[in-house]
Amino acid sequence: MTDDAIPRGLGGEAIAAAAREVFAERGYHGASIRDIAKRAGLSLSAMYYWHASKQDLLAAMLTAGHHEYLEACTAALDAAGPDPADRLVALVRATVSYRVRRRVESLIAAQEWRNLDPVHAEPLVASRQALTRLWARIVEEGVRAGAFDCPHPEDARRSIQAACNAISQWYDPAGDVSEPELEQRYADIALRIVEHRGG
Amino acid sequence: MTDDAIPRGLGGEAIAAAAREVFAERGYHGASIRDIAKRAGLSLSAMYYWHASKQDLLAAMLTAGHHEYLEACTAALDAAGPDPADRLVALVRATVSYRVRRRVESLIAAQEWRNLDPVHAEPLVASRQALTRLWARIVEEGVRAGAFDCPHPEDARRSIQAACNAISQWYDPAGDVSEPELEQRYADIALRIVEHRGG
Amino acid sequence: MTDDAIPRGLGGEAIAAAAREVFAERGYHGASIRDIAKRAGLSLSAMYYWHASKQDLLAAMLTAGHHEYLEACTAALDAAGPDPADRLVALVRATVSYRVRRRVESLIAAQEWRNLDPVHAEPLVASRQALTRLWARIVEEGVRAGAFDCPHPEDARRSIQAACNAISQWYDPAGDVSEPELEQRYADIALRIVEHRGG
Amino acid sequence: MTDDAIPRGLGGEAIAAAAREVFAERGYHGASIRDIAKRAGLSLSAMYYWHASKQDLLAAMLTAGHHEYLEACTAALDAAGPDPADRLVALVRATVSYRVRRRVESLIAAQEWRNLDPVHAEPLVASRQALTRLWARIVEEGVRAGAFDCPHPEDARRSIQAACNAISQWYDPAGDVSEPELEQRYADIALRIVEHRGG
DNA sequence: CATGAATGAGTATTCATTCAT
DNA sequence: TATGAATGAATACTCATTCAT
Repeated sequence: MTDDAIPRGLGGEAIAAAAREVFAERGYHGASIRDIAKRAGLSLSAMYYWHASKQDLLAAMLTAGHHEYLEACTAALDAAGPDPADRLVALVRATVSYRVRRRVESLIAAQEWRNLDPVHAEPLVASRQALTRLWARIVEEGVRAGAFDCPHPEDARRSIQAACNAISQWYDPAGDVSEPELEQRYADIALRIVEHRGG
Repeated sequence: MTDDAIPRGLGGEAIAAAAREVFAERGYHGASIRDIAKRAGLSLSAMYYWHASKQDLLAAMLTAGHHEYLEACTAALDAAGPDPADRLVALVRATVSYRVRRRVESLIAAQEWRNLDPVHAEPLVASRQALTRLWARIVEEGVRAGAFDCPHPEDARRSIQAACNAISQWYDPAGDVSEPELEQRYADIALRIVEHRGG
Repeated sequence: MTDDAIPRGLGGEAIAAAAREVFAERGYHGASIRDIAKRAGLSLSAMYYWHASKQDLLAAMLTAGHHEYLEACTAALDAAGPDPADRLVALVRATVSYRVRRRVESLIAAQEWRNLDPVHAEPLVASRQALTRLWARIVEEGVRAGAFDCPHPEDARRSIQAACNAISQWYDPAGDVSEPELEQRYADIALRIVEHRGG
Repeated sequence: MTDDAIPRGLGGEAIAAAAREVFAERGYHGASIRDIAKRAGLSLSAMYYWHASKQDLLAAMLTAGHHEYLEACTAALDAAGPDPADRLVALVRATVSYRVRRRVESLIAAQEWRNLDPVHAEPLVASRQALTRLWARIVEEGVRAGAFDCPHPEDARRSIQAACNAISQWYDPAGDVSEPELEQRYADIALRIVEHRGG
């Protein structure tokens, strides 16, 4: 009945959309399942057909979002060559793109992560750590290869990720910066942070 | 021979400390006033002697924290000379220092800000925006003076702040990076982000 | 072989009956929703399925009672002819009858009216005032027609209504005065108050 | 420390006045001792110097009011001669006068009587019943003496009292009916209710 | 006479969840 | 698939009252 991913079907989609909105507006604890059901145009009990619990609903959202981001990252890396700078830029672009495209999900993921109970969180935590190690390895390789002049790779990596992640907090889709332009800007910032010696 | 009862008249501080802990652990909505009172070693109603509401408690915390940070920033700027790079570094150091010294308050401020109702939030929002403009002006002046080679000052500023603010999420006081060393590292990162042409 | 559990779906009526009793015994503020739920044999939260709030519960009671009384009055007037004395007697009889039949509701209406918040009270106030004007018009017409010798019609009207309304305060259903007899007595009193010149 | 009557002295008077207002506005249960203290301009604890409990405060008010009314009634009867009509009129005038002069206290007495716990209520109940018997005896004597043509003396008495008591519900001190005029009107109404055969 | 600080029981209300249909 | 009805535990908050000073 409940699955890791958000279930497809009319009710399921409506619930997913409503949950996204309400979690974003009020946070996990501030959101009530009644509000979500009302927003979705369904009865309270219908919710429980699609999701076993409020936790399950949150977990489904975070899992779906995480997997989408993960795929975007691996696709970007597959398309990039072996050059560390290219690979770092690929990750930055994928991240910026996701933070812009999935602004709301990104904010929820950033804020409500800690409200996942261990059972639901565990599979995500592992995957997330793997992703972090991937970022770290790319920076380290760039340093080792002499492409980056970076005394503290771990802080550089953290700074780059923080800058990219923050985008969903302030980005205004109606603003005048296009998404590709934004990718370019943050790619440049990332390369400056690692002090890339461009060829 | 310490006494675990709260001495009469000191309830206010016990509550503030307890609230800090519990808000940090569970978030504003996840924290119950009962929990906070219990942690403070006081009765539920003692809470309401010191604070008119849960909102008021949160507002008091955020306000106190904000003012402390604000003062640290202005003190740092007063001590710095007129050079834009010096001023930017002063702000970065003050921020890193505060994020490390007041890790918990910083996390709460970052996460629970939105749970402040407008009445309590308004005075803080104004002060916060002023601070942001201060950061922005420093970066812009550096660019105008030719000290920073920075095509997108606004994104640079946002990246620097995001990197500094993220510190409270991962910093481990028991780790092996000293606070002054961390200040130095993030000052360097900031100067790289704005592409400072050092002397 | 009666079952003391409330059958599913009939909770609304059980609550209404319990509320009537408890409001009557302790007054609106003195009555706790817990008491009402317990008396109804339902859980506290079942109350909130049927009524949005304690206010709503009170408003529902007062509204239902008011409408029943209103209908009794209009029916009585429709049955009465055009003669002012007949019409006054019709209103008195309808009122006495209602005060006896719905003793408890009458007491609650008299005492708890002011505890209705404006939102709930407004629709009732209008209807109530219309009813008062109806009483007033009948007395005035009797005076104008020379049927009543009544120097201060407004005070007469108030006295009659006060006398009738007070019945629910002292009437004992187990006493030895029948309801029709009581109607007759108060009709006579009313006619004396307006100094009716019988034909 | 607490006495039957409202204590004299600055604090005591302020509390009595504040209690009168707040009880009138919100009813006994709806009024909080905090509100009363605030309105009186005193601290919460000062209240407890003057009155042992909220009950005591209510009891003091009701007792004081009752005694004042009682004295007005006996004074009026003493001044009246032996004629039943004169005596009835004396009681009506005393009652109307009191209901107008002490409008607020009258309303509180009418509504909050039942919130007195038995311990505080008992002495008042006895005195109150004596007063009711006094009214009843006067009407009965009038009937026996042939001065009143009154088939149901008990209902007549109840109607007269109800009419008089209701005055405090609608009387507007700023209105255009003077108090003596009102006394006259209700004396007339009372005499009509008992069908007095005037000389 | 009066206060500031504290309490424990109680308030209305909301919550996630379940059950019978 | 979906619902209307119900629940029990929890929530923020208020209450009358007390105590040390």
